[in-house]
Amino acid sequence: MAKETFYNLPEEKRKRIEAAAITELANAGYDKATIDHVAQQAGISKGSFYQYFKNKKDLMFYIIFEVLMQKKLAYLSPALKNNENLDFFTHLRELFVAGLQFAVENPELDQIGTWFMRNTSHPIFVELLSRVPDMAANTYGALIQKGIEQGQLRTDIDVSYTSNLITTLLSTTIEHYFKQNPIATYRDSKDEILAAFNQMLKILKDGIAK
Amino acid sequence: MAKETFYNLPEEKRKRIEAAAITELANAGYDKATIDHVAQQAGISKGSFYQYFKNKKDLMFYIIFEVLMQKKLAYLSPALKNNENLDFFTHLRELFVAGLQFAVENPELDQIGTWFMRNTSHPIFVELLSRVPDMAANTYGALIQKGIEQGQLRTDIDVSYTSNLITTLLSTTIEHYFKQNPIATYRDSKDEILAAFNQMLKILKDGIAK
DNA sequence: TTATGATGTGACTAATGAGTCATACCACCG
DNA sequence: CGGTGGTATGACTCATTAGTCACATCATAA
Repeated sequence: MAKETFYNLPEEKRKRIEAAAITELANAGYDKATIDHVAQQAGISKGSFYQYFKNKKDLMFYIIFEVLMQKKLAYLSPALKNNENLDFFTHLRELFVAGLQFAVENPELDQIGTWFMRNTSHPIFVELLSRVPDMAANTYGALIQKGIEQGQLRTDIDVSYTSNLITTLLSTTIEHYFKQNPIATYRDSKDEILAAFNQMLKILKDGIAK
Repeated sequence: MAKETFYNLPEEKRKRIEAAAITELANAGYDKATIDHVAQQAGISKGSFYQYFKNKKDLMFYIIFEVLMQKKLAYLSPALKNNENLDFFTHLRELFVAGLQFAVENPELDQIGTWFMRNTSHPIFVELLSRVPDMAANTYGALIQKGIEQGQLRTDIDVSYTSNLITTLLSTTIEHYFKQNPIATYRDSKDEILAAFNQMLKILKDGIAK
């Protein structure tokens, strides 16, 4: 997970390498990302790269654990606190808004995350799971369980399936939004994004039947 | 789209090559699939392969157009006919059951299709779209439109988004089912599959709220 | 100034994979 | 039998990429 030498680097250079790696991983995905590109984009030599990271996987884990997850957690943690007394859908909305905001303000990191959730059988994801057991497709498991117990959700839904479904729903919505608004920024179109997202929640809550 | 020579081959050999290509493409995905593997698996030389197909892309398009789509259409066409007088959800259920049956009886082809729908920005998908314009994420567009007009669906849903959502929903459900039943066959567990699938339709129709 | 250790470098190796080509094989016809 | 056209072959070329290593450079401290 990144060698000593990497942490000794001046801030500016470290950020440059980080940015290059994130761009490359987001655009190409893990398998097609190349160290040559990262090094070139960061303006360092290939040899230097291997001074900072053990190998490609090492870089990936660094980006996942020390950049993506840290940052995402910063967005989500307010919504994760004080949840006891919230209605299920209100709570979910807060998590979604936080996740959406993260995605909009960090589109490349979000893309890397999406790649991961879509490649759950990839060796590197399997290894990641072994390091962080409670990651899987169970992000919303506890929340759903609580919703059922508190009588806000139907009792006949499958928790694991529904959690999976919500995860997919969120990334589908985000992706769909960006496909229609390729160059949009959150600032420009906060209302539109929230509208797209309200529609999703409404469908999840009450379905599409009249 | 496959050279003359390929069609001149004896049935048995052609099927062997087809099967090898399907297995390779399903397991590795387009980018990681190799011609070496296909040739080896089919028991022909690499040179022969290039006697039959112009290149890797040529093979992919052959499998998509002349195998996958033909076969899938055969499953779906009954559900596509006589749809005028059907209720939206009944019609959708028929399409789903047909799609599910296709997936269960042709898991490798289904995997190739899933790979495609998940890589809609891949150059090869873009090229495919330019050849078959009305493919996109609009599979269910017309159906939804009709559902709205006939008063069976809410009028405030976005057609393109909902179509996209249904597509995702279907493949999420199928994948979720198979992750929990790795070695299941349709024959063994028809009821379980239909249950999983009914749950999905119920959620889509009425949501998860109590 | 010079020695030392840390850091930077890019040519190099080894592996892989797409696509080519000279040659071999084979069936059929005159 | 010999010629002709189609088909089969795998060694080869060329490009790409992960990872290495011998050497260059630089900052600091004696």
